[in-house]
Amino acid sequence: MLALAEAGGPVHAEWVATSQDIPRRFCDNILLQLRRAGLINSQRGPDGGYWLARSPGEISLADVIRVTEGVEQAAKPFPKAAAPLEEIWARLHDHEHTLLREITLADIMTSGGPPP
Amino acid sequence: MLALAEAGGPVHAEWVATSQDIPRRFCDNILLQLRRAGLINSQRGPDGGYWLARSPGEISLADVIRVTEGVEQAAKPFPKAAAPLEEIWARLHDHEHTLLREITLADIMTSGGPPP
DNA sequence: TAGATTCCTACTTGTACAGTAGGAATCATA
DNA sequence: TATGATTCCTACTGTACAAGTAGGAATCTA
Repeated sequence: MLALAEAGGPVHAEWVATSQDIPRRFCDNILLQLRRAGLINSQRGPDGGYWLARSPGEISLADVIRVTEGVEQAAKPFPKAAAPLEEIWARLHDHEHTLLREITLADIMTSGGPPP
Repeated sequence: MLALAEAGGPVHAEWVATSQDIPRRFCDNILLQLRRAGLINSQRGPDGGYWLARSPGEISLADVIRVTEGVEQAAKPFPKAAAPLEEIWARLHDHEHTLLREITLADIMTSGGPPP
């Protein structure tokens, strides 16, 4: 989602939507969530737009993903009798999270210049 | 699910259901899936029941999980523009799968004796 | 003031998963 | 061979969550 918000400077939701090939209205909602999470900043009115709150190298994939997941799904209680699985599950998610925290937006930025 | 099927010998679906605290009918369906996947064997009629097709040490968690996931979800095409993410996602699932393949049922068996 | 843009809230829809249900097939035993 | 216990098959329901839609208010530049 953010993948193209690192276009350098401020861009309109309209541009993000078309560049990502998703509906305009839908894009609005996502950008709104990201702003509430503090990952991006915004400015209203003409000449408004969105831009990253921190530099691409300081935003990890974990940061972005956490926005979607409602507080890590509140760690739902295991279905009993599966106690030994709980530890394994924890290990998996631990490693996953560690990896996602190491990778920043800068790592996956390739190209795609922004418009005026 | 199988976690208690390693009760040693053949057991009834009824016993599995109560021991796992899930509805009887629901348990039936799961056991049926597992049998179709070749993970367990079964025998009808009185004195029938279910038992593991291989020894607990030869059944990995990956085997069990694969039964649920419909052919790895058919590798749905990525939403475009997210190409760089594809590699990362692959790495994650690779590691996850590797870990799950190393862990067998024998590793997480603890206790819980079967009935006559 | 006017137009452009973000912002908020709520609604609709599609889909996958958990669970339900009815009965047929099969087998041991008597 | 009849009986009852058990697995087996197919289909349905219900529910939670993500994807997407929608209307209009708030805010800013010019």
